[in-house]
This record gives sequence, C-alpha cells and structure tokens, in this order.
Amino acid sequence: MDIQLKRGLLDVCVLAAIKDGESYGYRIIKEMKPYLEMSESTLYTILKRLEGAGMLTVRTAEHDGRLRKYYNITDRGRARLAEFQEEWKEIMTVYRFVTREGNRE
Amino acid sequence: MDIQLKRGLLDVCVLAAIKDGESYGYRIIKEMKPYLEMSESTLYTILKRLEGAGMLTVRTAEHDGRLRKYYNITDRGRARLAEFQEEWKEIMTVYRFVTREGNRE
DNA sequence: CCGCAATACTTCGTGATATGATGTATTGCG
DNA sequence: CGCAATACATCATATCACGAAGTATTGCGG
Repeated sequence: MDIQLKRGLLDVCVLAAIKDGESYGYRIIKEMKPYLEMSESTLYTILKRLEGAGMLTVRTAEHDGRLRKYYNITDRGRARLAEFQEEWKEIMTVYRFVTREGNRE
Repeated sequence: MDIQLKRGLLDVCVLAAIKDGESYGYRIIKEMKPYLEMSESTLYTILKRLEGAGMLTVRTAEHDGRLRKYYNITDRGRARLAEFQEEWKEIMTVYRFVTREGNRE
C-alpha cells in the first residue's frame, strides 16, 4: 500500500489492536500483519508517540525470563478512536470526489 | 482532518480534479475546498511532484493578461487513479480491523 | 483614484514521521 | 552448535504538508 495512505491509519490501527485488552509490541505487529504491515522500528516509534500523547499506558513485566512491555489503552486513546470514526466520514466524501464520474465539460 | 490521513489522499485528489479536463492551480484549490482543504504552497508542490512523476503535463497560457499553468492528466496519472481503487480495498479491510467489535478476551 | 480583495503562482525553512540498518538478549528446536 | 523466533531500542535518512513571505495583475467599492 502507498506509504502516504498508511500514515494516517497506523496510529489508529495500533490503538485498535490494543482496545480489547493489553497487548505488546511483537504481538501487535503479528496481529496487524494481515491488514497492514509495518516494520518493528515503526511500531515502537508509534507506541512511544501514543504513550507520550497519553493514549496508552505501559507496564513492564517479565515473561519467560524476557522483559515485555504491556500496553493498555486510555480514555484519551478511546477518544482518538471515536474521533477517527468522525474523520472517516470526511474520508468517504473525499473518496466519492476522487471516484465520481466525470461531471465537467 | 488529521494531517497524516490527508497525506495519502492529496495526490489522488489533485489527479481526480484534473481527470475530467484541463485545470489550473487556483481552480483546483477552490474545487477541492469543500472536500479537502489544502494550502497553496501544498498544491503547487504536489502539482510539481505529479508532473515530475509523469502523471500530469503542463502548458502555460495567457488568460486575461495573466499567465496560467494548465494541467492535463496523462495515462500514467489515470493509472495512478486506478491503482488507488485497488488500494482502497486494502484501506477498507484496515478500516474494518479498526472498527471491529472486541473479539479478544 | 486609492486601497483592498481576488486571482495566480513561487520559494524557503521547519517539523513530523516511516523505515532500513544495526544492535542487544533470550528461548527452543533440529 | 547454529539459527529462527521472540522482544525491544536507536540512529540517520528521505519524504512531505504547511506557514510565511513574496511577485504581479484585475476589478470593485468608497
């Protein structure tokens, strides 16, 4: 998929991957893979950004001798998802503009 | 609308605004305004990019004593629009992933 | 006739950001 | 013993939308 098109979807995708319960980086990537591929460096950058924006909280816990960072969605994160629904309506009008049949000349 | 979400739409929007016949910068902005707002500097940057990618051709002509640059879409530009239709299908699967009802835990 | 909005396009600097490359460290399988 | 999978981090780079500022003309209201 076009890189530019992905950009606006990535953040909400990550939030959506967490909205049904705690998850962690490696799992999120695998879960999203069928829908939207992203590199690890991209995901961890996004997780940090979302955390900085107060949309996620993090806790570090040991799992099988390895450290894992578990992410939870916050109210602000859910608000972002709701906002996305609104934005989607605008996206659809843009889509209709792009795919409309010629109506000039 | 979220800047990131716009990014992937801008190029195709400009192509779509031209696909039914020659147009020029100032007119494109006004035509797109109800659907997607963009600054002039953004538009002219995009027009140059699309021209460089061979998706548009330009001719300069005088109109009421002022110079105007008229843009026409090329086959490559139309191909980009067709490609967008394909990408849209992927976008929709991503949208469904984001808006799916909780199915974990 | 003066100023201002509209028309029309350009250039420059900035901030945001996706990604590849690279690194670290552990578990488990063949 | 080696390699894939798991799990996360950092850095440099390239792309790109945008505000600010500039240039230049037409036409209208006061």
